[in-house]
Amino acid sequence: MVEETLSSLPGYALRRAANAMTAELASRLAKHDVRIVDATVLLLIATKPGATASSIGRTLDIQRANMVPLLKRLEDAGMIGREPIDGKSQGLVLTEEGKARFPAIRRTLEAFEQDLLARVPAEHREHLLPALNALWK
Amino acid sequence: MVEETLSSLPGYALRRAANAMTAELASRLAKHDVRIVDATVLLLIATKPGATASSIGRTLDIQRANMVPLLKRLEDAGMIGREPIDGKSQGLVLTEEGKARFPAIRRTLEAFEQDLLARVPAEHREHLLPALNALWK
DNA sequence: CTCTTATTGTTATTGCGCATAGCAATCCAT
DNA sequence: ATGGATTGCTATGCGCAATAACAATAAGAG
Repeated sequence: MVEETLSSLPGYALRRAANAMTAELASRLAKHDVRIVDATVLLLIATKPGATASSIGRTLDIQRANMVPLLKRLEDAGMIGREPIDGKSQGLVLTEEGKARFPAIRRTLEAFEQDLLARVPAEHREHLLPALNALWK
Repeated sequence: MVEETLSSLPGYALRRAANAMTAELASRLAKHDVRIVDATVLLLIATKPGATASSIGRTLDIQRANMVPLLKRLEDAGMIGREPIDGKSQGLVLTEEGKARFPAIRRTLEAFEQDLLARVPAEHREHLLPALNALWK
């Protein structure tokens, strides 16, 4: 009865669903010793080698200041490197180790997305992505 | 192109949508000097007066330890009170001030939920809630 | 070409939400 | 009556995000 009150609220359901799925993905990525945000940044760098920290931050809505420890972590892990573009900017690239380790991470991401969709009843499945994108894009 | 990669991922879209909507609701509730979790707890107490901190925590998946500062904040704000049930449990109730202030908070919650749904294109709207609930319930 | 403005990367600090470990008091069921 | 479960609580730490400030550099307007 109380639960019905809550789960009829789309905002509440949205937060709960996001929390549950975030925890699930974080748990799967932990086996590769990366966080969700790490995997997302690696995906962007793999897609667009030479991208700058600022551009990645803009894409993911991460403040420049918060990119610093994030990239340092990936650099310390030996997965990314920096190539000076000019005296101010630096392009981010996957190192050999990063290239070696990323495919498994990408597969984990893709498997997660598939499993997420599989949890949604078929009649609602194709509506999920456009509905969610309408809420933030 | 990079953006397309990301927004075709339901898990990513779920996180972004939840973040955006959470920020929006938090901003609206700030006018009443309450946080989202505060408003949710107030809603539960209003729906079921005399509920215990533990039972509310179970419903919302909030650890007992984290209920303590939360309830203290609501108590310090004069919105809730505690009535001993036995030597161990205490029932939570809205104070007069809580009862006076809660209707406006409830209206803010309801308006938010309506506006959220309004952002979703009509053809996807009715699918959102069942799809989200399938992801965590 | 110069001068102002914008951008980049960074340090430092803060707040929120959530998790864990542990503890004393109390309740409950066998 | 006793052992296990529950309740409320303290203390502490982590992850993510926000803000303010700064030096160095790039880029655009005149």
